[in-house]
Amino acid sequence: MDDKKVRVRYAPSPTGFLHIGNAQSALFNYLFARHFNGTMVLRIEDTDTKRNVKDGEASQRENLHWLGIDWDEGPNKPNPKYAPYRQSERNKQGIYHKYIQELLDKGLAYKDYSTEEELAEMRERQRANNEAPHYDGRWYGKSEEEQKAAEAKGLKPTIRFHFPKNHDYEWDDIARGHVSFNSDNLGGDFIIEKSDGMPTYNFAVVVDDHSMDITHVLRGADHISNTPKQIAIYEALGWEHPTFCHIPLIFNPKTRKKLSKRDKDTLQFISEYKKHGYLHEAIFNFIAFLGWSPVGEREIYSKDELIKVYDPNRMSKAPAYFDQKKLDWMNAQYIKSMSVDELTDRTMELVKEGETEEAQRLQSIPEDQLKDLIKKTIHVHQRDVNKLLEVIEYVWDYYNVLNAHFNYDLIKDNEDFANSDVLAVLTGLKEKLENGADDYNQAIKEVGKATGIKGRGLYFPLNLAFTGSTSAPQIYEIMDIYSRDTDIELLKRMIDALQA
RNA sequence: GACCCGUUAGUCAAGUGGUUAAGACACCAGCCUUUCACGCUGGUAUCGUGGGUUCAAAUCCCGCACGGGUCACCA
Repeated sequence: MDDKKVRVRYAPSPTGFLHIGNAQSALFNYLFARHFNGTMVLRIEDTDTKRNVKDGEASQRENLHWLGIDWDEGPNKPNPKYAPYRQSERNKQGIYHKYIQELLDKGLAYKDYSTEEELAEMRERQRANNEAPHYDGRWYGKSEEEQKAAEAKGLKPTIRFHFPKNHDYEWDDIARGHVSFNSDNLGGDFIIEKSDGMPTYNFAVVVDDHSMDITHVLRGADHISNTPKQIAIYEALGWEHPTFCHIPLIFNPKTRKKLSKRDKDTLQFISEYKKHGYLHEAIFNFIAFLGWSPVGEREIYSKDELIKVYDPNRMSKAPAYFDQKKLDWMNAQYIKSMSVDELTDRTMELVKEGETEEAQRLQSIPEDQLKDLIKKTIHVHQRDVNKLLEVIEYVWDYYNVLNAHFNYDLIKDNEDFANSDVLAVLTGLKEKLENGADDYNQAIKEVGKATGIKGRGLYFPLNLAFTGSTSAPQIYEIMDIYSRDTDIELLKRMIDALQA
């Protein structure tokens, strides 16, 4: 790509947990780094002290790890040349302040003593006049006396970057092509240091990306309009900016807007997918196809294959709508291709973690029995289940089958089935079981032959007897999940109910 | 309101001037199966719209419409 060694970064702010959008951004940076044999950096952008959440960073790391995304440098893997990796720590070291001072000295930045109320009022007035909200530069070029006077009132200044007039900021975006903004349309001089002494995002990223030798910045398209501001800083400091790549946003198909943490109808967080029993391989694969696609028709790719075929020039521009059904399909594909033993282990793990009610209630089952039950259940349901949580639900149903209440009226009131036929099937099978038949499949077939009942007439009653539902997978395999006594008991119950 | 950006089927999408406009999800139909599911086969688009340019346009240009992103002492 470049003669320089590729260095990319994923830089979350720990104000929330890893959601789909974060994951997408992390994933493309990861693919980029691995494809070009570069370095992946994890940087924590925690300059918003008010909004940081306690476990935000830990959650980000944990879920990234689960997804199969790792990094070469970060808070836990510091490279002395670039550490530290948290902006709060970098700020303490004066990294940002040094450059703020430089801009101040060059007259490219200035102090602003406006209060938040004044600024809010200004914006409100502009809105009322149908103007674009912007900072009007009221503190630009003020004298030292005026600053001192404000200081005497106890006001703490912010520091703003001063835009040159009518200056174009442009760049060639890997995903978007050539993009250009004029300095007059950027909302006026913007804050680079808050009154609490913390740098703002648009300033800190520039300093960090530069001082960490980041060569390529891959981030969400919502950052496009931040980019000219950042380029302005690069120029002011005499630095070269990295290559940008703005990844298409992920949209909620319901709201037709950027996926928001507040959208309740879509699972937002990677941790939710994990606890519902989505496989990390499937999530990785799926997210990689949100905003990008390889040449050809294939859609199922392992992580290593994706690293190999990843081509940043194939990033799309249009936003991607999040399609839950397609994810479910993809997850099902992965489930079908995985061994029963592997799936059993993963399901056991889900139960142990107990992140859902369904998983928790299985914890009361002795481990050996549980494992056996899970294995048998997967054997039956591997072909029709989308996620492991469904397996967990089935396991519970099968475990509790004798306590469950089945609605036999489903067949009693159904005109398609003669009561006498149903009874013939049930009693026929019951007798076979009592006489020691072990091949359940064979036994069912024999009952069919003996009674002359076939198809739905044969299986519908059995499905109902053993699962309480009229459609079920291979019924002889489900019979095998239960003990023979349970099987007989279930048949007997239904017979009694129909005769009553 | 201003500035940027996007627009191929319900969804993800391939496609870079000449294709029968790939493929996948979902949906529908059929086949397989003594049920269900899996699987298999088939079906569904005048490429937002109006104008250009060209022998030829989904592909290039312009207008319009629609959609989105951003305009914070959030990142």
